[in-house]
Amino acid sequence: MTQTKYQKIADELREKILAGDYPVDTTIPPELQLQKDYAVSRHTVRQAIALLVNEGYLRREKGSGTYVDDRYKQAVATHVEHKTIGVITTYLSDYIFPSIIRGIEKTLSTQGYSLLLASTNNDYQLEKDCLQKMIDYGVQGLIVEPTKSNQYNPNLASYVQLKEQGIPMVMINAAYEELATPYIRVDDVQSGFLATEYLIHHKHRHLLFLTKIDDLQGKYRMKGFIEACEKYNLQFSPEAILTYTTETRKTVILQAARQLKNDPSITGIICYNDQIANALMTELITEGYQIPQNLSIIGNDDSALSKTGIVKLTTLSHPKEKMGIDAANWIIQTITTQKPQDNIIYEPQLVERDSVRPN
Amino acid sequence: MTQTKYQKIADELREKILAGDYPVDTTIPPELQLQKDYAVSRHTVRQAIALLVNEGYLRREKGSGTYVDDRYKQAVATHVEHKTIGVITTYLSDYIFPSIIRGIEKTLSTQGYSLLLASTNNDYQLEKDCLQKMIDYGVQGLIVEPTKSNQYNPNLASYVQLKEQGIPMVMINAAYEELATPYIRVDDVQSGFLATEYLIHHKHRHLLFLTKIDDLQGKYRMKGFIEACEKYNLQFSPEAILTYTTETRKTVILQAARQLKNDPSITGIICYNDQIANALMTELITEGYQIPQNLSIIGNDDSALSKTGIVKLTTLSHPKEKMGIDAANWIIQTITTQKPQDNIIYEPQLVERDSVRPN
DNA sequence: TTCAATTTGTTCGTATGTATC
DNA sequence: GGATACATACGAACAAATTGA
Repeated sequence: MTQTKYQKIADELREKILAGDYPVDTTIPPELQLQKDYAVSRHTVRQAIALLVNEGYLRREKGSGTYVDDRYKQAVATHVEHKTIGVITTYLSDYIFPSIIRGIEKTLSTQGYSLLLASTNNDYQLEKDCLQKMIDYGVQGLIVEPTKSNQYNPNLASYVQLKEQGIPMVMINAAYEELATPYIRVDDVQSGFLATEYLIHHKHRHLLFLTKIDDLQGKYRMKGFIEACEKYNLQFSPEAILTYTTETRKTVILQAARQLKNDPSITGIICYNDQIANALMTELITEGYQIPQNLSIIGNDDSALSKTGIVKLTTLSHPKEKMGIDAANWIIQTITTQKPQDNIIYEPQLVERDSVRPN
Repeated sequence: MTQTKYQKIADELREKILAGDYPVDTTIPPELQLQKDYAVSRHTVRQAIALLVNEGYLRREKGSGTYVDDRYKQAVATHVEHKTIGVITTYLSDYIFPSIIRGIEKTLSTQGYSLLLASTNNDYQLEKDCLQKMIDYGVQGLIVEPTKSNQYNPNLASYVQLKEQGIPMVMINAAYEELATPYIRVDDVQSGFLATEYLIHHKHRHLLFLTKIDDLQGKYRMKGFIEACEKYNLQFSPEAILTYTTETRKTVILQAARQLKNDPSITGIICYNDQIANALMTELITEGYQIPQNLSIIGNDDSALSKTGIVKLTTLSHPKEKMGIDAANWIIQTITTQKPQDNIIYEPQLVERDSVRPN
């Protein structure tokens, strides 16, 4: 109601343009004419036109006239909010990641979102680059699998920047303990516990625990191992826990084989995941061990790898695709409601196959 | 040199803002002051300010003053060309696709490009949506695995639009014959030929060929099958070729089993790919067939599936990750040189495993 | 709370310059 | 060249919002 004259004139002209009264690339009446039509000063007419020029409806040509333009369409087009979610994982094509990504993609695309994908190869520098790219891009949300979650992460600044810009983020599989970020993950303490308990129930008293220590999953699974040992009054020596990192995952296999030779009383091995379990099993079989007859192995994540080896691995479940679906829905919900959803923790289940000697 | 007064004033003010003389969120001198400073009319001052407001350097507040703003930075930021490549595949997490995508992602990210990912689930409508999203997004290039490449594609209009907008595109695995688009693919005629020839060399005279017919790979592989039969003077009945589509891939297994019962002379089966070969093999083994003792099967694509079954599949090689790397480099090269690169055709090789009876 | 000074916003009027057709 | 149309520039008045005494 408190409309000014020039706004009113601009509105009327805009209406006429949109209605098609003034087609694109034709002139509108000259300033003098409009001045008379609306009974205002020339300056007012010019202000109205300036507004429409700015909005992209008109284009002035000195000496010629004021033409109808359609730049406003472009302006609208580029202003369309690209509904894009960034996804950063450590790896892409290996192991359980394709399933997770599939779940994310499926869910996002049915809700009209796009997926911007990057992987860090478990390398800090790459993680930083990925994050920066995502921020620059203007993604509406981020799903991140943290790189080396158990080590001090030099990219915390980038994560803080995300938070400050109000870009929702959820972490999957693990979460940096230094940051209070929402997460969606498996209860890894429980999975370590269940694996250990299962072996104990299968009469194993001397165990070897092989875990990755640069991410939190490995640390939590180890915690579960220790809890189970305590509950069942199992004593274990420091040598019973072998740790490795992304960089040393190849040598740890030989280390484990040596440890088995040194201590023949060991009859059960709990592995960080199916990948290392599979690699270890292959090595041990070539060295003459019989699995599960004289050695039991248990993996984790119920990946395709647990079914490909010579002996099918007993392992623990991982939601995989469901985790992807949940993560995508979490982000979409958080974007639409503007408040972070609850964390999700999955309880792992034992998947019995052939790598543990039956009772 | 033909600078107007208001432009000159605007330039000076902009300089001072950029130099830090007027920090962000502080006021610049009021109009009256500037009027005196520059010895011009208020109107001229206002024009200069209007210009800078438009550019995002200033922000006016009625009754308060004109403040320095930094919206111009955003304008620059959103104008940064996001180097993004769109990737559309039929499937994401299955089969050989994770490896292809990994190759693409790895290559793109080292060259500073981002990857926008979508999958069509081999569905036209989804393909259309994906394409439109990519176009709207303003990707710099596209890598597409065509959906149902052997059928008339209702989305050709979208592909033509891409071409008109000068967005480089390369197709992988197959290419729509109606469109003269560049492609990177395996020589599928040759792979069909090699598979057939291999069985013939292994004394198989009665063959069954099981192929997917909604994409071109299936058609080409069938062509290779026919060529091999002709070369070695093998007669085959129309029943020797069983075709299926994405929708009928489950029933075709039973169809093939029936066909084997009807014609016990068949001793060799050539499958479209490892996926169908694996499914068929599992079914036939449960029905009592012995592979390779009384039945030989050959797959295609050298996927992980060829190594997971009870019997390891003899198959044909597929570049997978290398295809992804090549596709990414193709697109980057085409973007930088502004002219489409050459097509790439890979020659498949036989990968001998255990599913064909040795001579 | 009120009020006056300050500052930007709107609108009028007028004159001259310059590009296009 | 002349008519037309937009561009620049000056001057003046009042309105509306903000700020601080």
